[in-house]
Amino acid sequence: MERDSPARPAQQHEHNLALIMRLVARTGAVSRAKLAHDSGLTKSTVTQLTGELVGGGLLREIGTGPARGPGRPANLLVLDSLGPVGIGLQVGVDHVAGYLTDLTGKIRDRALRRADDLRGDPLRVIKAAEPVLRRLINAANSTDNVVAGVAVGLPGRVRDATVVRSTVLGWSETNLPWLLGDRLDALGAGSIPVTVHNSHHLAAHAEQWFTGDNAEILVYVGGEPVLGAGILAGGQVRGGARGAAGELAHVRVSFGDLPCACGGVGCLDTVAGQQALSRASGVDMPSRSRLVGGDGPLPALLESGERRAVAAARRAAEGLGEVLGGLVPALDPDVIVLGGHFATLGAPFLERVRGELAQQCPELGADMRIRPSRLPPDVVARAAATTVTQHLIEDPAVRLAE
Amino acid sequence: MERDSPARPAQQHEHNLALIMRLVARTGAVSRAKLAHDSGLTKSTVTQLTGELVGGGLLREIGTGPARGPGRPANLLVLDSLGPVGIGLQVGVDHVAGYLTDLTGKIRDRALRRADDLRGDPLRVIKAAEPVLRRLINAANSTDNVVAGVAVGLPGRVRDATVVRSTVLGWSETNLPWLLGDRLDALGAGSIPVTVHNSHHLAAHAEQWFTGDNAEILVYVGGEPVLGAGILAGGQVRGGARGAAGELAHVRVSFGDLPCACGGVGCLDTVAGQQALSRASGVDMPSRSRLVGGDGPLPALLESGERRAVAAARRAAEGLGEVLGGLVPALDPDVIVLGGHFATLGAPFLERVRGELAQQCPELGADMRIRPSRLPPDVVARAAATTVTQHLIEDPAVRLAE
DNA sequence: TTAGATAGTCTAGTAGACGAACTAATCAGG
DNA sequence: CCTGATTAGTTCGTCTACTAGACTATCTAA
Repeated sequence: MERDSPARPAQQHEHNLALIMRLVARTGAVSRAKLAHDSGLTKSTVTQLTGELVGGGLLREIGTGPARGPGRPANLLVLDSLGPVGIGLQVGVDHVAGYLTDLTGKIRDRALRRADDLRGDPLRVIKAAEPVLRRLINAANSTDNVVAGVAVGLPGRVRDATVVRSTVLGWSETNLPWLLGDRLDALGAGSIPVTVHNSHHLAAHAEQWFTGDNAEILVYVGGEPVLGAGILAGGQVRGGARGAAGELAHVRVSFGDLPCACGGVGCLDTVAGQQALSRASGVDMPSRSRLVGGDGPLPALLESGERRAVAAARRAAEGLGEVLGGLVPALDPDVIVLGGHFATLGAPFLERVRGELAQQCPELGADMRIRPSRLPPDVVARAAATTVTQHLIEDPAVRLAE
Repeated sequence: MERDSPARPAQQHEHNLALIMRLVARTGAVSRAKLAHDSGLTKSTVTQLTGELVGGGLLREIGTGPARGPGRPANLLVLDSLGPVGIGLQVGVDHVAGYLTDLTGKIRDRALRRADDLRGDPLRVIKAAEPVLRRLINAANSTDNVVAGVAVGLPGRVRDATVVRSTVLGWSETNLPWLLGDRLDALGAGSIPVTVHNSHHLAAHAEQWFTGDNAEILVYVGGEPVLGAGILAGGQVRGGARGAAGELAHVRVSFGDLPCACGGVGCLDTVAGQQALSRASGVDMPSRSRLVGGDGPLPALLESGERRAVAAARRAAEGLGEVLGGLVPALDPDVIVLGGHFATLGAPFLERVRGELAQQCPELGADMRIRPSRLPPDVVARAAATTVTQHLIEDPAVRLAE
């Protein structure tokens, strides 16, 4: 509930609707009786609330479950897979990936559009997104699911979920929701709300949502297309004053000596970035993203112990460890998740990061939980779609009002 | 309201009581009519709510204000300065400072107890705190203010507001509320709830509370007795998984070459810590804290341009800038506040920190708001006391229930 | 003195949660 | 197959706390 607005019976009701939705999302198929017990509400109130949610197409009754023990068997409730769905788009330099997920979190459809180079005019992205959107909207229509929203993840700064600044894409002050909303209208999808998010921030949320990692403070570091991070504190991404939180690419590394595209020298990106790593290990630089081009030859080279690759990975781990060494004492996170290309570099890479971290801050670093992300490279699209459905779960009242 | 608990009429009521308290705290003397307008509640509800709060000794009517314009003059309400008060203690290596503040935020009394060395046995601190507590409790009694709680700020890790680990004081797993609660009982003060907090975290809150800096993300870096930080995100300090968030003292600085007490080499504390700075500038090392010993000779030396002092300060600024350079891109704060001894080093010091920061991260660092703290060295005690009264304002219902 | 304006109280009405009594459906035992 | 025990879910009357609008109170200005 809004802190500075008055609480009325209606707000009370909204809170309890959301509480029921969250419990069903967490528990899966569940009876009203259990909901009453878990929520602390009475059976009669739960009957009332679930009635509204079922009527609003957010919950569904799936009949009586198998009776174990005496007593009337329960009428189980689940999140309605026929209810509203969310579309998520992941915009990269060379691709647009899309996910369609329903309330239960199930992936209903996926789509991928490759492209040579989407930088420059935002209309290129809009154009590449069009077939993806068309397919996902058709998929939603074919099962009569209403699309509740479209969320976009992209490499760039986002403020107020609208204004954008992206060095990677070469955009600034781009009102993507406006542009995309127009196109959605043109596709005959009606007026669907569009939001925009930073991809690393979404990837951080993904680690929480899709792996059940209930860390109070979670630091995600990913690498595609540029190195960046998302910090989750209290279950929320902290985007920063300018939406720039997590931009670790250009933090200086003590032993860094290479010039960076940003004009500086020795940025973390020149040591641990995907391109830098490829170049340093003598691999033909794949200009393609991991999503489009696969994991590349680096993991195999590392596995085989190829010398230049190992040295490059070591350097990257030390750089990453050094930067994390400055971050860990400040934030004291529960866990650090390494995603993007870092997740493909294997256990020795992780151990070296941990080693460097332990050297930087022995107390906290030594037993810090550091784990690779096990989520696929297009997880940002899935996370974006999930922001839409998650919002329905957290605030079901707005949907019931239609 | 708790996210996972049901909303009942009682919660609704609690929310609205808190809303009224916050508005009065923000606005000062205010009429019921204006409260109704500002809160969005109706006049009748405000009458009901303020009635309870006045009856519970949290608000007080101060008669009709000067009538400007036609109409019945307003009966103004204020936070009740005769209501519950909070006691805050600031525990340092060589002192215990105490503040007594009332609901309005007014400082009702202060006390300071110097000591040679409070490290080691926690009972030393308890003993040093006793005269301070006695005086503050007497001050509260003399005006019939009830002491609603005692909050303690100390250099160390705090979890769940109870367990403590402090390298500075040489404590570990100390249940200070338990020890102090006993002593309060012995002082005849009855059973007063005691909480414990990290001093840097409190200092960060102080910058928000006492200067009205409504930053979404605020980074406070202080230096006494050890260098440390507090990070405010969304109006709350994020304490970290182990309560260790903000422990920047032992982050490595690239050019650091001195051994540190922690066993490492080149920690920020060896470059920018209070003792390191004194030693490097050739000043007789004051083992006394700034609170007990004053600002020391360093500011004057810097002012006069003394060479070693200037060089030492420059080194400190560069170290601080380097560490902040790793933090700023991760957090994208609205403002960085430099407190403790950093606040005494003058504008050139600040500018050098900014310069280093701008070099580390040109985009964000160049126009980052960096300001010195203007709060006194015993502000941690005041902030601790304020946590008590702030809690009364944020959750008045518990007090009304008595 | 009176009209107009603003402050605050009073009373009836309403939304929504609670609680107890009730219906529903199943198991276990005779 | 009936009966009592057990659990699921609904109905209906009660209670809390906010709303709305009438009403009272107290001021200024004409």
